[in-house]
Amino acid sequence: MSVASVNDTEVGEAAHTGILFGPLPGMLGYQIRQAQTAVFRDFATSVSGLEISPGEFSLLTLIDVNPGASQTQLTAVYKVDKSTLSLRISGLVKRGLVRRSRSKTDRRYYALWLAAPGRRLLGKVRQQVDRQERAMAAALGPDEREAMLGMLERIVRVFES
Amino acid sequence: MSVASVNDTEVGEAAHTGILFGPLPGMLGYQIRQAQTAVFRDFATSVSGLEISPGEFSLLTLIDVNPGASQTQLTAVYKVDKSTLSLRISGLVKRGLVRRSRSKTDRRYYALWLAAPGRRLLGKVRQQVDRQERAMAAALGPDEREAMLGMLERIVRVFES
DNA sequence: TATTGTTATACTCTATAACTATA
DNA sequence: TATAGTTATAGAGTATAACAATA
Repeated sequence: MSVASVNDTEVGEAAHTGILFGPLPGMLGYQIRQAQTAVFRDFATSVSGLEISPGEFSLLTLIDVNPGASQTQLTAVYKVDKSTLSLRISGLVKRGLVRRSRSKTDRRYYALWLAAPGRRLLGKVRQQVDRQERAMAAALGPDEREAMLGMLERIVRVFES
Repeated sequence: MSVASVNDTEVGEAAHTGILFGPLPGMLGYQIRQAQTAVFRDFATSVSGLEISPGEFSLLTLIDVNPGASQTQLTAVYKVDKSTLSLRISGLVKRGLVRRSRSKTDRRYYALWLAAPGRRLLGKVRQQVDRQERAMAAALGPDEREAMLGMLERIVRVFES
């Protein structure tokens, strides 16, 4: 498909119900959304019972890799408002997954760490995420997988300005 | 990157704050989510003032392409609960963007159409979406863009079973 | 009985604004 | 004054369950 044809009113594939998708399947934005929804749905079923969301998995991973980091530092990477992050972290602390203590040098800061149950949970979830990643990798092959990671990063960068 | 390395604890790139991303940047699920967030954010700013969400754009497009379709038919494609779709459609009807009337042959059904203001709005939003698609296409080039659409569709299919 | 659609309700995730405490 | 974090509140988007109307 040429770039120009993005503007055409193409007829998308019909579902088995006879409903047409119109131009949506030819749009990257739409297909990215569909893929993201599929990945989240699979995540939810594969970790059902572990009581964890994709966002919480990211958060636990970031705290694991950055022990001692503060909430404000995390918002630079996990892009939500500090009030939202406060609620998320409070939830993880209440569940015994994360521990925090005020910094000795500047008592405004918290320092965050994974508690042992958090590390255990992260390990279990990581297994499921790795399984999910392998399933996608098998559908693409190593070269396409690597190419796709690069393309997704470039797309993010398109809108950073 | 090999498929096996998905399991490694790779060190992700550091943000300009010194925070590490850990294994996240090497995960398709994570990068798909990042791209989706970036696309939605750009959508929101580019159509700000038009009071429309990405989901409403999809819905208006589907109604445009399938005039006369019922709400139940739409849920086969726009995958939300019928109660959720009822609320969404009610909102579009109240805003004068969509019209509905009971089917003559089976009065349980609604038949949905775009009202004139809905068609006008969809046209404006479509211009912005096309601009967004061209921006992404420019960052990829025609071949990669087409390849990416195919890969995204395959990823959705991985989880359909 | 089954299907279409609505409503009441609740849950999750989010941001804004006002706040406390520390610096 | 400025920064780190919390809380109150509100809005968007979602699903479940009970329901009314129609078949």
